[in-house]
Amino acid sequence: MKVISIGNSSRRTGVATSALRYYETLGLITPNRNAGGQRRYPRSDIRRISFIIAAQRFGFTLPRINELLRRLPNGRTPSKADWETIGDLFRDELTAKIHELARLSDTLSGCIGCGCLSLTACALYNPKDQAHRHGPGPRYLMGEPPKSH
Amino acid sequence: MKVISIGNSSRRTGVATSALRYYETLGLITPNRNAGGQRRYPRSDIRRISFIIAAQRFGFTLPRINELLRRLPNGRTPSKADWETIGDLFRDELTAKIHELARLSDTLSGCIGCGCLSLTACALYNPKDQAHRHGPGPRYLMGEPPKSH
DNA sequence: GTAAAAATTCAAGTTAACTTTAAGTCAACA
DNA sequence: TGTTGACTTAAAGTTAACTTGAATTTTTAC
Repeated sequence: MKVISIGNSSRRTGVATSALRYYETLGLITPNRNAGGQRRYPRSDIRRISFIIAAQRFGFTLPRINELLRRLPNGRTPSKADWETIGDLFRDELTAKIHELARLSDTLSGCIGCGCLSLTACALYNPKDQAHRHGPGPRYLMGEPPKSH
Repeated sequence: MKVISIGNSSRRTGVATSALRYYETLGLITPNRNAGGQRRYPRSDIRRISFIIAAQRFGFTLPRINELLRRLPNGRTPSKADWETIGDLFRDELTAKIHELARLSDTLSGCIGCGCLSLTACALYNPKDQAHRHGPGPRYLMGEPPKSH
């Protein structure tokens, strides 16, 4: 059993068949067809689909996920190293997101070191180090300067 | 300047006035009104809004964010400890999401320790420890057992 | 005091990411 | 060989999260 029908692909990934067809219209997956015109998914497509739902749960859009997946080789079944490259990109982007939000939070709340959202984001990124380190960088770019509270 | 107009709130947070009104219909924020019926946002609402956009960027829905925000005190301006409680919930849920996805990935790809998505998710959660530790737990719950690749 | 800028509500329109429906075709098995 | 279930396309419908537009009122600046 080397290729998989759309129904079985749906059952394995938990993604509805209608969603799999929709992903295909966006170019996220491009399954083969059998003699009767039915979709046949190679094993590597199952992994693509699980990557799609993973990235989606962290707020990545389908067009952005598509860009990430374009890094995978055409034709050839992706190797471990191929997936690691994508994984690195994914992780880097998520990390950047966390840092951007920590900075945004500092900026918007007009407050550094008060333990609110900034601390949350930094603790998420580096859960081992919850000590109150306050490095250099912009303190507030908009809004009012922090007051005591 | 203790309370802030909708236009200034929008400029400070980067969230459109139409979005702020929409959040209000969902109960995410409940600004006061002045004598003429215009919205006046207290300082603590600016922080609520920045929390909303932060959580959204990680794929949280507005109803879910609303549930988190309901933990903040009514009437009283939220304290540092209040925000820390919410921050902990936020971080815990994100961590749970990462773990669930790592498990889902292991399950769906029918593969553990191959360095693909599972490693990505775990590395994100604990970037300092990228060593290949493979703890106990379910190996595959659906799909086919892993093959050598 | 007046004009412009900013606010108000309500309803309808938009976009992403799908799902549903309709009308059929293909595949598996008794 | 029939019939049931899984599949096909194409088009229209749905939901979340907003945005836009219209008509009106309030606030700000001179």
